[in-house]
Amino acid sequence: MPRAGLDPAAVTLAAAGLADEVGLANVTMGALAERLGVRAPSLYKHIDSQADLNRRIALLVAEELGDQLRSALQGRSGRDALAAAAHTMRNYIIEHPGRYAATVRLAVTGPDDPLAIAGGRVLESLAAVLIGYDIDPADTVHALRLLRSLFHGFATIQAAGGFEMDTDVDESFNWIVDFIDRGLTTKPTYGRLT
Amino acid sequence: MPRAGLDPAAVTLAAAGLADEVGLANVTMGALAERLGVRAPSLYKHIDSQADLNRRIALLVAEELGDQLRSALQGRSGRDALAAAAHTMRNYIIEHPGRYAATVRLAVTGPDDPLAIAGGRVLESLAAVLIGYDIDPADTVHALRLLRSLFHGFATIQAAGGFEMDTDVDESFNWIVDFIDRGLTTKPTYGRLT
DNA sequence: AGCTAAAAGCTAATGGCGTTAGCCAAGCCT
DNA sequence: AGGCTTGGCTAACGCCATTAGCTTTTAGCT
Repeated sequence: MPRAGLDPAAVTLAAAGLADEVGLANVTMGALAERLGVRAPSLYKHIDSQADLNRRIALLVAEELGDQLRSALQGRSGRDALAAAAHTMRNYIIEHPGRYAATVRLAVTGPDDPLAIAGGRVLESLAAVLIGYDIDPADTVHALRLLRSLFHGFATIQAAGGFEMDTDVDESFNWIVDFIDRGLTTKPTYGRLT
Repeated sequence: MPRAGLDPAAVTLAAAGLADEVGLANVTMGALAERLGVRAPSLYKHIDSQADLNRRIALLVAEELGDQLRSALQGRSGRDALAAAAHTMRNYIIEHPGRYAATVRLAVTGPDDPLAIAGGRVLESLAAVLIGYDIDPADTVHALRLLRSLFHGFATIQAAGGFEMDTDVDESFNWIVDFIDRGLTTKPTYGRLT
């Protein structure tokens, strides 16, 4: 029995890949072990539990998404940056639906949780998009939540096949990006109406 | 052994309630059976499988949400209708996070699938909101997808505790509703840019 | 009212999965 | 070389979904 040279990162990466292929729910310890040329119990030498594995996948996603967003936003601002961020997030989720699913329903344990930190970096990138649209600082949080909710919702619905196919989803996505851009641009003309 | 007087609807309702309390993932056949005063295998006299149960819960959600939306939208239009729809969906998801989770990752089998029909009625209600904002019919699908993605994304993130608590979530939600209302109102001034 | 047959419950059993315990080999550190 | 840590293995347990096959209730028919 030669050694397989595994470590937590390798196991996490393999699990993420498997999740993208067969869906997160089908990432069983047995299937993952088989893919790594190992028996299931051996995995516990590298991860604590399946919940721990999910957590690590989510962390991986936050890091990957954060990196891609930072790259895509280099030198862009305003509408350009918005479109780049939107497409980056959407492409990532479409290419990696399985691992992305690991980020849903996940509670951070505390402020020094690596997951909270990596997640914060993703949010920073989205916040950078907003800098290009001069927005009242008091409203930045709201706009950020708008972007996050919208991207997350759109991508998860599409990943689940929730849109009817009659009308092109890409077209809708571009329309939505336009819509948001227009709203953020013409925004300053208001003041707490509710 | 007296009979428990169960039927598929009662089982589905109990499962939905249990899901809201302990999370959909913890709705085990054993736990559900116990709540109904019955042994686990007896449930199979009413439902085909756990997948079938999930499907039935999702159908229940579509019906409940559809009903609530139709009620809330009675006699409202424009911004009023938008706000009513938004709050109705959000309140429902926050009150029933467990059963709502059953609607995610779910493929409809065909156009006569009851789930497709009930889901269609929910979308009709959202479409009714848009009537108040005269929108180019060609853009209705896009606006519909915007609303759906946004509400779904916001509610699921909040249900998962994904927002930091520093700033009030209700305030953000109202800000977002305002934002969308403004965008839909001032919309007609454009023409296919992408 | 009595009979029958479907429906609804039960126990027992199977197979899969996550996880733990305990054992053995591999390979680094001196 | 020799020992200790590390990473692998097998065996075993418990939980869960599901199936098989039995028994009892109950509704419907005559």
